[in-house]
Amino acid sequence: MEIAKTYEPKQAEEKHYERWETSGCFAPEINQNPDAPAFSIVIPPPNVTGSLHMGHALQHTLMDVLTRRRRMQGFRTLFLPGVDHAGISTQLMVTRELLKNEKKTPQEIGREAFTEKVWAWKAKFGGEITRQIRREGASVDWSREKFTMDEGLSKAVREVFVRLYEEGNIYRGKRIVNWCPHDKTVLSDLEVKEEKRADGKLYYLQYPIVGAERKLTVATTRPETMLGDTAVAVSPTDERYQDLIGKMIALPLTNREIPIIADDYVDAEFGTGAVKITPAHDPNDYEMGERHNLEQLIVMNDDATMNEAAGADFVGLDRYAARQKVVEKFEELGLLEKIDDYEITLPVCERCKTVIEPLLSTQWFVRMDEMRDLALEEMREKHFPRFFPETPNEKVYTTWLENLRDWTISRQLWWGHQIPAWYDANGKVFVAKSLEEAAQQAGTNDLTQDADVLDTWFSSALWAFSTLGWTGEITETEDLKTFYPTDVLVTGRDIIFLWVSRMVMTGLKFVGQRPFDDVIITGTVLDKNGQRMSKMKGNGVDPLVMFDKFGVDATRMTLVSLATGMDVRWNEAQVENYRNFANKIWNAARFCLMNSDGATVNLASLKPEEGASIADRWILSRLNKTVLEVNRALEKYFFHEAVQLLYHFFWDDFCSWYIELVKDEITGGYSSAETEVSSEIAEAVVSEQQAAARTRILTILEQALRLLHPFMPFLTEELWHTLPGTNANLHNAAYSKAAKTIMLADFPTTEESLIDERAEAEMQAVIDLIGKVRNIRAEMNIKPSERIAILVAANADLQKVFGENQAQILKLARATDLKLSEQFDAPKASARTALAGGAEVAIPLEGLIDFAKETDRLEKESAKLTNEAEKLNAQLSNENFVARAPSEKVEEIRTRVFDIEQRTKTLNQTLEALK
RNA sequence: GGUCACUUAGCUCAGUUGGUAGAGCAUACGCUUCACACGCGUAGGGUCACAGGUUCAAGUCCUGUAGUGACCACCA
Repeated sequence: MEIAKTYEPKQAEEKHYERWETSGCFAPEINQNPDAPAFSIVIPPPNVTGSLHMGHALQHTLMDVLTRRRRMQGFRTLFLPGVDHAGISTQLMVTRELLKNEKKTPQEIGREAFTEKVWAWKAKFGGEITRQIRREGASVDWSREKFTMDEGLSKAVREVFVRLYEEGNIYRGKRIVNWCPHDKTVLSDLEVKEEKRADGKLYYLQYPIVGAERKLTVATTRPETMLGDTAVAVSPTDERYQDLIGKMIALPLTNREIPIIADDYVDAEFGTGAVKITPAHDPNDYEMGERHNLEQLIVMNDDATMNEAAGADFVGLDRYAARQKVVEKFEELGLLEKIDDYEITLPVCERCKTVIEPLLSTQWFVRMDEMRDLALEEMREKHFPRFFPETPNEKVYTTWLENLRDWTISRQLWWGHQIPAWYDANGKVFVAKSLEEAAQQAGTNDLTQDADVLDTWFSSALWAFSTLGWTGEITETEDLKTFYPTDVLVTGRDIIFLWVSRMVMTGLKFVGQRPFDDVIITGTVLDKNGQRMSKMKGNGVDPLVMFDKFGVDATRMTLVSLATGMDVRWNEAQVENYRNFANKIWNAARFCLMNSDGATVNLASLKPEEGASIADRWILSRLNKTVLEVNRALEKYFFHEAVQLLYHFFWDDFCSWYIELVKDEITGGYSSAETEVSSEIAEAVVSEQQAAARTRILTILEQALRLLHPFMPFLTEELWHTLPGTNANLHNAAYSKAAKTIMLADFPTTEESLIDERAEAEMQAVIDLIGKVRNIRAEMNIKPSERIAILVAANADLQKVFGENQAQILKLARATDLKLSEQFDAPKASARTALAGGAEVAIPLEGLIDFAKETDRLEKESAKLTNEAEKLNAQLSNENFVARAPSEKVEEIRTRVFDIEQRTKTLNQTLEALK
């Protein structure tokens, strides 16, 4: 059988995903074992407006690696996909479209028509992200795909809302909130980001005191808010102002008089020590207003223009225009003391970057105390969730919970879960799961539903159980029973607060069980300059471009190799490297297939027969050790380590050494003169021994493909199907009835008895010998075509090892003759070097050797050894070391010193002989 | 202001009970060696940011300094 010379990923990617999906391989129902343990992961639902970025690709790949491995191990596996309705993003996007296409605003077409447009938009474009997830190879169960606004999930939302309300944990109240004047909605603290502005100003305004000549100067960064001032505060201990406390101020530009109050909040050291108080437009002022019973005067509209309360001169002005006008007027009045430059950090809307206006407003809130305590207790007592990496994430999570404040959940949007609260004609509120129930409570049908919708994260908070069928009415489903709690959550640092903590809290409260066991927090993929990738900067690397350029599998391997939890810079050279690795695998398979006549994958060949060669025992030992370590690494979520192990095993152990060692045996060992012999003739003479060797290498390759499959699903599937003897019998027992696919093959387990340290040491000696000879060849500029003789002096054990591998040594060192003996008498014109175990190798180079060069080479090597020996001897001559270090450590050092001394002695003798 | 992380070969990064510093890329030299030039062979390259400390032994533990970055809080 012959396959192409280079792996072309595209074709395999298209062909296999569709087959996997349509044949039900992703659904847990494929598992026929009623006693199978369950494994489940819910995908963090990407925004319906989103398109795939590197962060997704990284997280999805990690989840898929875990899922595919568990599936192969026979777990009943569910990797559940879904999409988030993403309230603000989606509404903004559709609003923009509407304006562009129909020149209309949402208000003009009305709520109902608008939400219909959004659903239409979703139907048309919302599938983009799910198509991209398919492209990644993610083995998610599409038959269970969920959307946060599905009926079931919406029911869960209403149920949770009503229950929290009935318990008094949801309330409606007037608070200072973060208001985005552009999106015209309230935002939670987590949706507000900060922006440093160097060009800020601090304005010093003089306020005249009633009945006195004296003026009190206040400093502010937002002069326009003075129109809403209802007091000025000073520190109660500030001696400068003692006599003013209780006096009134004639507030300029208004005809109001406001009191001077004393409050501990005020820092006498900052600014002038006097603070203007605007309870309706500043959170701290609001608190102070509450303490002192101050009037709350709202002077702005929801678009940050000034309202009537600001006065006739200002009404209708934008906040910044109003600011300028206030400053001008103060200047006219001679009340502007000064303006200082001041670096300021402003709160901005996470989405539109508009400066947030703190605003007194009536909103819905969740009181988090009870759920917060549930989560903290779970951490204290059961150390859950377990974060990977634990530092700093566990502490970040715990500290945040400890300082948790009420959650603003209402949003002034149309796209989302409308708040299940209705008002009668008198404005009395009825919270219920439906209009009917509200009407029953109210005793009238004349009800109006609250216009607001819930924060997108409210429904996301229920994701771990709402997606498994929990609606509040239905609290037990097969899926919940089987798959809840889920096993592991994989997500980014930025949503520990927004999502992880909230899922924990709602899971504990409403299901009475944690939503997942482990939380893997991935690092951020940065651009090559260490900058965050972002749409605005345009420095993002599109995973789909990588898929096209290097293949999905190569991209996945790159991502997994980066998954240490640290932030990492994207480096395309790495993807290229794994593309090359994919091609290496392809070609190793190609070699095995070209020589597969008379052979078939056969698991029995994974146990060495009586008298098996060192190379065979060695590769089986390496395979079993690799399986052991890969499994260990994945249990600890050390993804990068698993990749390293597999890369090393496949490229170095399997390709560089094993294939080369057994090549002649596999191919029949025809010499170059016989190259023209047609393959048919070669086939005809496959001996039993050769067939066994071919079967063995084929089977080892097959095991390697299984190990690699969770990481490189497409390549491994493509190759697996070409191997003779692969069939559904290789599946895990749970999938014996399913159609042949590597994704259901049993994931390799370790046969510990096959880890053969002796074979590994013996093979290492052979590898070292070949390496030393190759080194001499290169250093002495011996042409590859030049054949040489090798003399080896070694003890009987080593002689036996070298003897058994004579043919391989000759071939790989390009030699014609290998002479083994206890001692040798090499000609003077030889290049020599010492091997481990007191052995020595010599290569007679009559007429080829450059004595000066050889002396130079040996001296360099001798110096290296001397240096090493000195370090070790220094340790041994330290009494404390010998006395206190573990004896096996001391012994180890002694052995090493002995070996080095032997080699040095040999080298020096050689050097002497050269003189 | 608080908390935390990072600083290892030219580059990107590994290095988890403290015990001979690793990989890939890049570089140099040599190879049409019958799976693969997306390849093969060989080589060079690191006082593990700096300063102290603990220890027989420190890239690894502790303290401090410098630089970089993240998050939280505040910012009249």
